[in-house]
Amino acid sequence: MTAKYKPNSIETKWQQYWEEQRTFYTREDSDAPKFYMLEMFPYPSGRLHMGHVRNYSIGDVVARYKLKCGYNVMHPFGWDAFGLPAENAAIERGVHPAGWTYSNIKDMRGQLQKLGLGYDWDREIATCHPEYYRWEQQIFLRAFEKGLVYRKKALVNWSEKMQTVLANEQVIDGVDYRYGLPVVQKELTQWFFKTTAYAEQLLDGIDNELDENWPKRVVLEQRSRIGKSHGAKVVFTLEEEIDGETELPVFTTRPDTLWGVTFMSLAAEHPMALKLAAGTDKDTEVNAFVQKVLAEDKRKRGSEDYEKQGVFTGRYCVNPVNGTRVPVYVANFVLMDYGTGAVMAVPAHDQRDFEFAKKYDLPIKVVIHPDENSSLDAATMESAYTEDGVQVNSEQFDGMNNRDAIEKIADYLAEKGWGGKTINYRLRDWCVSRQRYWGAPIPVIYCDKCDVVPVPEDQLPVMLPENVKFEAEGGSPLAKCEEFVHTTCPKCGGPARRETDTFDTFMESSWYQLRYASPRYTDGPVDPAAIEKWLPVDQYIGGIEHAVGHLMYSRFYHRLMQDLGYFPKSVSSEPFKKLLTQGMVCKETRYTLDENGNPKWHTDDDIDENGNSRINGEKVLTGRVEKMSKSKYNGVDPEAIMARYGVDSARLFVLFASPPENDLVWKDEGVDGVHRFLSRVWNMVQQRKEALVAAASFTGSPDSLSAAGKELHKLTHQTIMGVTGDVDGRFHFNTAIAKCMEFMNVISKFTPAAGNDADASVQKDAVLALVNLLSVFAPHVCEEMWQQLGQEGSISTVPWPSYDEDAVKESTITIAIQVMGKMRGTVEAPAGCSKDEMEKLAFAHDNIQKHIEGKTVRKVIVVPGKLVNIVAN
RNA sequence: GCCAGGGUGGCGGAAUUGGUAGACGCAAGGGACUUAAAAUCCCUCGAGCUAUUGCUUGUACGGGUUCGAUUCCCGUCCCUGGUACCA
Repeated sequence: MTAKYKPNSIETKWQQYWEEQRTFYTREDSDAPKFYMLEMFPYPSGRLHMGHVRNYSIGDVVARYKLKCGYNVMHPFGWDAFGLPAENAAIERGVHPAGWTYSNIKDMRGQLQKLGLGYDWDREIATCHPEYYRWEQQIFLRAFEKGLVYRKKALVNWSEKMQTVLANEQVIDGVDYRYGLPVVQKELTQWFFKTTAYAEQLLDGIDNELDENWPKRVVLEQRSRIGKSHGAKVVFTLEEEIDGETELPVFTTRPDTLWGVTFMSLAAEHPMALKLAAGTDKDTEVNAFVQKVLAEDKRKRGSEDYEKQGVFTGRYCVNPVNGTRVPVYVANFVLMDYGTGAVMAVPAHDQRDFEFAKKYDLPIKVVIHPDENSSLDAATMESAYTEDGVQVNSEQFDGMNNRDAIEKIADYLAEKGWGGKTINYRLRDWCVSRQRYWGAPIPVIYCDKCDVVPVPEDQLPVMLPENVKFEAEGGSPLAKCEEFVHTTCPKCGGPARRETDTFDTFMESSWYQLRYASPRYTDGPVDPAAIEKWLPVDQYIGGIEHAVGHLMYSRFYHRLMQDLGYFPKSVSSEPFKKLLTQGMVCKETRYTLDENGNPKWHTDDDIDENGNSRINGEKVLTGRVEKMSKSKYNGVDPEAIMARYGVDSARLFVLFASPPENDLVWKDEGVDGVHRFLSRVWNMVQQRKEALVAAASFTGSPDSLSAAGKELHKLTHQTIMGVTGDVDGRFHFNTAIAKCMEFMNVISKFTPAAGNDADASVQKDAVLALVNLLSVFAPHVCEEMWQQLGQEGSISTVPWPSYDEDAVKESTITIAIQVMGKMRGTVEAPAGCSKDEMEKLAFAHDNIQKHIEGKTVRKVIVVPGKLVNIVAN
């Protein structure tokens, strides 16, 4: 009788051991090559979910593997600790955000340690700590000095009821999430980073460094967010000077249609919209229209069924190329934050302009014909012609291919001083002001005399005051905190007010990967020497939901800090060298239907043994596989799984069930499966322990082995090769684990030939290799088995096994034989068998003879070591 | 609409360069052990024929290239994600 596999005590034992031995702490004195492994840090919600388990298990495999390969691994962990849930908890339960957050961190840290994840806890950071956010304030001020930060008015979602600004996700169909009352658009002066100044650099970074190493999808989304587009600026002149303005510039990608312009459309937010109408008989109408459009929320304006509307301003402008007078409209579909907020309208060649012209009965003028032989008639057109063609009605450009005309006309504009080629980006500047409490205060003071005054660096950090009240209504707690707001002006010493907005929490997550390199540095946000040593992150892992937001801001911030001189230009300009985006963890949903036919979701525990609901007695139905969520009740608590199967089984399952980038479907039976596998390995080790310990490692020639011994020897090396290939760079942990299972299946059937020491040695090497390979996936049980097998030290620091090139070679190969491309049999042949011999063996095969009988052999294709295909008819 | 990715057994998934489709696991069925059950072990497992060695068919669908296609090309359908008045 041997001891059963009982994971829990083994797991506690080795977690303690790793912590005592500081196994996964970075070695600062090491001269081994560095490897910086990072997973996206979590928001400390208080409880770990399966998505975390998956993300951090994947990262842990990579970190452990790299450590075993001899790298000096840095694998830090921290907390993205500012954010809205803490404030909600404060409002709902009266607990202070700080206390709530720190206690959540404590709980989650405990859970992570129970998962056996190898982190360097000395580097732990929490972004809500003043020693973290003080540097963020400094970076902001230095960027401000350099002109990379500025203030401007921007629209926010404003709730009258709550007297506060809401995030986009707190606004549902124009009403707030809490009371369901209307949310209006309000203009506030807010702080912005000039991310647009880095648009071209961010694109270059993708081209030069990320294209090959980041998932295609992410690269694509980043590119489209930057949205570079080549076009031309065209300056239209106003008929008369209005409020000091004489020009109305537009951006167009189609300067070839310039002669087809029949009107102009301005965004409702365009600074000239109201000014143009002032003094005309359209004044009231335009005012009303602009008011109406501005009141509509962003979501509605972006929706598909939003009706295109516009109104004439009563003014005209002049097309520089032909002096044509065109009416200026205000249109609700023109975006202020793309291009110049003004669009030259060419109804014949743009669908929106076409519909607009039809609706308001504006002229349509064709300037491109499909080709020389076909023409378009403005009077009978049913939609805009947006394809390529030949220029007409365009004076000296007539007859030219429009693609060429785009270039030529842009050059012509430049020559005449009417505009010229230009590049436009979709990327917008980053608004970092948030009207919230639980964030880093923006370090600025407003003085009646001196206007905007940055807080002097030696007065940082601007601490978040603790003594504030949290209420659902009545606005920002910071703005109501008198002792925070009232201050003196650093310039003139007079009374002044502090900025009460805090930073967007993307600010903290934009540079945490830099802070980890020197987490306790007190002379600045980062120690340049540490950055030079550790950056960039060699492997970054996280959710696809951050494909643009976080990853774009971090890339920007990295360059910004580099430009501000925080670390040298010799460091890569990209923070994350390689990126892996892991899929979601999903599970079947279970539900019953209520009297209205709406689903009511159930947890597995709500269901009795007959498949009925314990709540309402109804038959429970199985719904779609969906992302685990609280609302669908299909979540699985990691703690419960760990208690039932052990950590190693939980980890092994999430790694085995599907490749990391795919969504993973959670199945308890699947965990049973991997648990069974670990038990089989465990039992095998228990049963053969004495023989394994007694045997020596295999050193002799394979000739001394039994036939089965030879096979096992070969398979050992093949498995090492295969698993290494799967793990290294490819992250195909599912196939790596499958190979270990196959290996185990062979080992379990193997018995050393009686009296054959070489066989016993090969068995020992096989088991040691298996335990070593598996140790990156299921570390605790492997540590224990390693020790039981009489091995020195911790498997976590034992080198990853290597394989012998000669040992993996097959002595005989199976050759596939086809007739006319169809499989008709296989034959065994010695390795390195010549083409002629292969052909001979193929023809000697009974079944092959049957298939070629009475036919003429036209051709024989021989792929060495693989197959023979006989073409006969 | 546009862009991208995908579609392989009952299920999750393998097949790294065009060369034996379905590794490994789950589920299912059968058997051994047991008084019995659990656990464990062994066997079967794409579909259809067939007496067993065999044959036909099969990687969403329709074509093509090739001695040979899950893999390459063209077209169609469906799914998933991103994006959407971007001038």
